[in-house]
Amino acid sequence: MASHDLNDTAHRILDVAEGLTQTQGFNAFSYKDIQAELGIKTSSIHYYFPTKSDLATAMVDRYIERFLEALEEIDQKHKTGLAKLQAMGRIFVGVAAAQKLCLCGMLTSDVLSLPQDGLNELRRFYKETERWIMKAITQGINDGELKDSTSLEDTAAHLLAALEGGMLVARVRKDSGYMQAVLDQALDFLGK
Amino acid sequence: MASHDLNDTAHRILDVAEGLTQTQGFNAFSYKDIQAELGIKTSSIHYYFPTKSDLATAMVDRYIERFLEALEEIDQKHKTGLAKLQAMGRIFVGVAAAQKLCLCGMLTSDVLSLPQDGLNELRRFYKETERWIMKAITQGINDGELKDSTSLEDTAAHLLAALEGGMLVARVRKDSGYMQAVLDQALDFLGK
DNA sequence: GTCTATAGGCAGATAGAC
DNA sequence: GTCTATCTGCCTATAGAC
Repeated sequence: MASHDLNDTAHRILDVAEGLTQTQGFNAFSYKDIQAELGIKTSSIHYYFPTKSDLATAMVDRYIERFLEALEEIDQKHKTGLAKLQAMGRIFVGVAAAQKLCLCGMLTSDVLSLPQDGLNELRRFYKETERWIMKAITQGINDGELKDSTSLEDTAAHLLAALEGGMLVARVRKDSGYMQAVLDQALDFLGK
Repeated sequence: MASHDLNDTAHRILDVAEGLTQTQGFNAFSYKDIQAELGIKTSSIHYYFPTKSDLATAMVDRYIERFLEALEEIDQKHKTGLAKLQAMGRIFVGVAAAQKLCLCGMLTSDVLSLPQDGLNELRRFYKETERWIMKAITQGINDGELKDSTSLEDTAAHLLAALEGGMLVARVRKDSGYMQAVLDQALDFLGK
């Protein structure tokens, strides 16, 4: 079920669920929390998402869809590889500033309580994002902005790991500049 | 309460709780799970750790204590800064290989359901570990192995973020070489 | 589609016997 | 210290009226 099949109420439910997952974790909130925030009864939520697994799947689907769209927009808006990476980094800095975690990063903690499909979705998120990063780095190298990489794949894996980990640590540090510093450092390593 | 005040049973409880937290998350297991694995009734567990918050605190305390001890041992066993960083990295590669997360990384997801003390403990873990990394990098620079850093603090923050994030992504990737690749890449950036 | 009411189970936690 | 028994409350989920 793609996210454009969902109606307004379903989207609002996912909005709240997404926020709660990113701040508290998927196992840490209940349908009652959504009820409280949205003013719609838990039984009505079950009407849209019969089980919490269904909710998880729909939530991740929509998140990944939107994230990959955002990356496409970056591709169109920014010219150079470095500018693209910086724009992507800004997304993560924003998430950290909101005291949140990447939805997929958070779900990775809860992964064992998710349906099998959920694991595949998360894997897809990391794969696709790394692929996009590899493309951007390649372009940066061709642009002459970034230095040649011995292993493009490892370099991309490393950048993503640093961003995911940065958001994690930032939550505890509560230091508003921390995530930006991690990003700058990671991109600095890629420069000439 | 330092961990040397705990008796055998308490330690065995913490062993199980630690494993469950690192694989499933703190909110995802119950006293009943410990009972199942240890053959001791939940009420007896409450005897040692009256509330789950108490359990969390004791668990993190012991984990940090042991981790910092391991870093001290590394300091004694290894001579150069780079060798020390590699030895520390091996700890994290081992955790990832066991399909686990760093205990503190995992708890950082659940941080809002922890007692306030827990947050301070996690902050201490990151601070101390970064401090140790900074020392090792400084030594590596003096040894002539590592290149000079514009900001020692940011470089250390970045390395720790990459390691924490690497373990996160590795859980989903289930690629045994992934974590090692992230580590190698991160250390490569520090080299000359 | 949204509601009220409720089932059935498991969570954290406590009392008190041994 | 470890046990049995039990409390209270919250969770996911369903039935059925409107």
